[in-house]
Amino acid sequence: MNTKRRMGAETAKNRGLLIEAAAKLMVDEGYAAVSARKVAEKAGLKVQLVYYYFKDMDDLILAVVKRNSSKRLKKFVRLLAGPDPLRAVWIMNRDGTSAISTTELLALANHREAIRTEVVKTAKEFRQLQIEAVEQLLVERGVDTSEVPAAAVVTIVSALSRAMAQDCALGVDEGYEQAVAVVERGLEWLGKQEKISAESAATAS
Amino acid sequence: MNTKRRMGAETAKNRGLLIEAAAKLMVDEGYAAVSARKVAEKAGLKVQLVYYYFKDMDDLILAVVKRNSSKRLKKFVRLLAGPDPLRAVWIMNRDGTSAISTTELLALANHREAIRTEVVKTAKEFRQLQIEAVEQLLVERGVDTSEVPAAAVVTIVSALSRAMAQDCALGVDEGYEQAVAVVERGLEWLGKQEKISAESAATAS
DNA sequence: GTCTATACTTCGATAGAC
DNA sequence: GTCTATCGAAGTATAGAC
Repeated sequence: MNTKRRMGAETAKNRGLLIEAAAKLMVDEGYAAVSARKVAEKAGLKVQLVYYYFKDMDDLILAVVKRNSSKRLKKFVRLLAGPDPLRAVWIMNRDGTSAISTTELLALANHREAIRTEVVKTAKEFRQLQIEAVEQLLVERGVDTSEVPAAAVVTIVSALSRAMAQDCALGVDEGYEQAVAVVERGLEWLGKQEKISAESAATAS
Repeated sequence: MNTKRRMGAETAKNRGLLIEAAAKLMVDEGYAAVSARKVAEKAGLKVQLVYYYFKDMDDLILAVVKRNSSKRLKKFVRLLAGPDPLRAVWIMNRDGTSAISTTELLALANHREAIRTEVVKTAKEFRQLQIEAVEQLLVERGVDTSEVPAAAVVTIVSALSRAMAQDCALGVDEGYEQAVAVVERGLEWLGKQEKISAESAATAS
C-alpha cells in the first residue's frame, strides 16, 4: 500500500494557495465542489500539485480545517482580551461567511472520521478557553455559578450565535432583529454590572 | 432543450422507495453521497428508474426536502396541541438524526437555489406557526411582549434547540447537560406560571 | 413501468520524465 | 517543484426496446 510519491514542504507558497482556493470553494459551492481539479484551477495551478502537497483530498480538507481554526483562534484571543469575553463568544460567528463555512464543516465532520476528530478537538479547546474567561467574569459580577455555570452560559451563547447566523445567512429573518435585541440586553446586563463594580473599585482605591 | 423522457406518477410505490433511500443516504453519508447510482442501489432498483421518476438529481433532493417537511409538520402540530407550545419548539430538533439531517439540508440550501427557496419557505411557515402559538402563551402568562416579543422567544429557543443538538451529535458535550438544565429551568418557569393560573382558574370556577 | 445500451464528463490517484 | 501521460471508477443523463 506504500506509494512512491514524494511530498512538498508545509511552508511552500503554492501549498498555501491550494488551501486558500479549497477554503473559498467550500464556502462558495459546498464541500462536494472541493475536487482536486477545481481547487487547482482556482489556484491557477496544475492538478498534480494537489497530490504533491497533499496525501489525498481528505488531507487537503484537513489542512483547510486547521487553517480556519488558527485564523479563528487569533481573532478570538484578540476579542477575549477586551472587557467583555461573553460578548466575544456572541460576536465570533456572526458574519455570513463563517456561518456558511461552519455549516459546511459541521456536515463534513458528521460523515468523515478524520475531520470529525479535528473539528471536535479544536471545538473543545475553544470552549475550554471561553469557559475559563466567562467563569472569571461571572464570579466578578457576583453571579451564582452553581445555579448558572459558566459552561452553560458559554454553550448557550455560542449556540445562539451560530444558529442565528445560519438563519440570517439563509434568509430566514423572522424575529431575527428582535431576538438579537433580547440577547444584547442580556449581555448589557453584565456590562452594567461591570460599570457598577468599576465605580465601587474607584471608590475603594 | 426539451427531453423526450417520460415521467412516473407521484403516487408510485418505487418513487417513495427512492425518496426514502435518498433521505437515508443523506443522513448516513452526507449530501455528496446522494448519487443516482447509490440511491438506486440502496432502494434495490436500477439506476434509470431515478430518471424515470425525477427530472434530475435536484428534483430528487427537493422531494426529500418536502417529505421531511411534511413529516416534521405532522410531529409538530401534535406537540403544539399539548399544553406547552414553547417546549414543543425546544423538543422538535433534539434527536441526533434530525440534527444531522438539518445540517445537511442547511449546507445544501446555502449552495443550491431551488433547495434554498423550498427550505426558506417552509422554515418561515413553521416559524409563523410557532410564533402564533407562543404569542398566545406569553400573553396568558402575563409576559410583556413589547419587551420580549414572541418572535424573539421562538427564534432564540429554536436556535438553541438546533445548535445544541448539532454539538451533541458531534460529540462536543462540554457544558451540554448544564445548558440543558438552564434552558429547562427557563421553560419550567412558564410551566409554573401555568399551574398557578390553572389553580386560580379552578378557584374562580 | 422497467430494462439494455450507450455517450459523455468528472473524479481520485499514480508513475516517471524534465 | 512541476510537467505529460494515463488508469479505472463513478457520476449525470438520454434513447429506445420489451
